[in-house]
Amino acid sequence: MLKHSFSYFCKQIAKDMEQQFTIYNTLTRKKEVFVPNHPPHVGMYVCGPTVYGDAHLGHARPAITFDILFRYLKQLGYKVRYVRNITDVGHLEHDADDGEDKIAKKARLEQLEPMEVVQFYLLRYQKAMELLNVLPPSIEPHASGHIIEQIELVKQILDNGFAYVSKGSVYFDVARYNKQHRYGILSGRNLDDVLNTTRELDGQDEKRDPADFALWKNAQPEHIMRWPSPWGDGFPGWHCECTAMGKKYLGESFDIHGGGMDLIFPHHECEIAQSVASQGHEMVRYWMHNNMITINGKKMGKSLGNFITLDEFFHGKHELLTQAYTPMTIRFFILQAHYRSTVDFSNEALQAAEKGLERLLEGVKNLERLTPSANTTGIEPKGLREKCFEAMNDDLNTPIVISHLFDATRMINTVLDKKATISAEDLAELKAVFSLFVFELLGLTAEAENNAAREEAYGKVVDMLLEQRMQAKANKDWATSDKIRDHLAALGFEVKDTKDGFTWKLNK
RNA sequence: GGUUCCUUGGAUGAGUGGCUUAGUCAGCGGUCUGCAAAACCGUGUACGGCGGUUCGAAUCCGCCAGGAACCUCCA
Repeated sequence: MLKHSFSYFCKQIAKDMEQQFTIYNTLTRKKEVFVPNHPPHVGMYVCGPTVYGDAHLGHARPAITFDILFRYLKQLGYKVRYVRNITDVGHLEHDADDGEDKIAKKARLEQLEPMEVVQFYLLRYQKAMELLNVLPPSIEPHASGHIIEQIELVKQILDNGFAYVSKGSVYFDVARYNKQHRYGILSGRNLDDVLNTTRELDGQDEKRDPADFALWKNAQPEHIMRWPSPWGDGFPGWHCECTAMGKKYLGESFDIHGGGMDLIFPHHECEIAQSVASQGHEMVRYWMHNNMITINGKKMGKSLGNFITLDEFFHGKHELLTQAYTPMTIRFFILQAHYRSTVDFSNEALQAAEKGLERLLEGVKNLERLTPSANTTGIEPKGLREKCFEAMNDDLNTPIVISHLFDATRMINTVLDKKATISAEDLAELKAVFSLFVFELLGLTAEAENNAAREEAYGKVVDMLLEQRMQAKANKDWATSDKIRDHLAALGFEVKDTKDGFTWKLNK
């Protein structure tokens, strides 16, 4: 009896634990209960895009993943400051030392001001995010707008002895840092491995050690993006912006830092090193990383050139696409997999997501058509809210949330078929849970119909009516013929008979 | 070569020691329907291979096979 009670007790504890919000921390490689630094405030920082090209499906993943986190934290009652940066300087091609700035390169190729490139692609990115119903972050800081803060960061690291100046550039002294701290704590690398596997690259002569990374880069005379600094004209290293802007807007220690898994090394590893070297301690408490979207099993990305842009998805304009997919289909597709799993793109998978979403949204519509009965029979709608929260609390398990919503959809349809009944109370709860999870937390929207497709379909209906009128005329059924024409005319359609058929237009 | 992971039914994709069936798409059978569609009901006996731990493993450990990400910019 005692034993039974004890195990029951343990199970209760375990159950209570499940009710807390847990997230997977890349730093500890474990799910941890989320406890904010300064409740009710939560600070989260997510690596945003480098705006030199159109966003592709891969970019939608972190945006949607952390949008869910943002929405959920707010739902839990936190006041969230969500910072997602815009990288518009400092992100080099090829390697961190000798490559060309991505923005500057695009500007040179297209004969534009760098800021023209930034503005153009930033607006397109924001438009795509809006279509995906990704909420705008609290702050979207530009790296180029925070040069002073980045210079300050570099100065602090220099003052603390973890960096050195070389030919107008400043490099982080990884070996020196690694004596006191651990470089590789996030990615699981140790410095010897990094040294053995770092490629021999051009421009390494400025560095004492191949593993060192640039904090500030000296600008060659032809460089157009340049700022004055204590070390001469130049521009900041890529890793600086996140450390500098994270600190500026979220403080020396903040709760969550997110981004794609491919950023763990070197980007986030370097951020940690910069934080520790500048302020003596880590800045971030929970590191969260979304997995990649793959295509034929390989990561979809710029380097492989195997990406499909979001615009191409929305319009079906890509050789690999058999049709267009709405933004909500894309969102639903991504949410049907857990954010830490890879998800493989295919038309089949997207079509399955499209149908599934349709089914779910149809369920939501049907919810409004239900009439409550005296009591609930034949279905078990109780506990849906708890189950959905439990799934969200388990490291944002959206696929499980969705499966619960599908279970509820089946109940709705069963009641609609009059094979079960639902009480007013249960119906109200069901509506509340659907509204909360489908729309507010998962951020799905009942799709605005594609206008062009709709117009075309409506036009064909008019054609069909006029074909019938032709048939009636052929039969000398003038009553039917005139009826069709008069009704169309009343709706604003001007119908003209021609020698061998008809034309019509809508007078507005 | 190093680091970190993954391998689940026709497709996709949850699940980390028993309670449990994930869910979605496709298929098949049925109910309903003038026909169809939708919906609902039923149906698949899946966990890469081999060995080990255990009363019990898809779930833990080892080995093998295959694959991925990162180690250069990538979400």
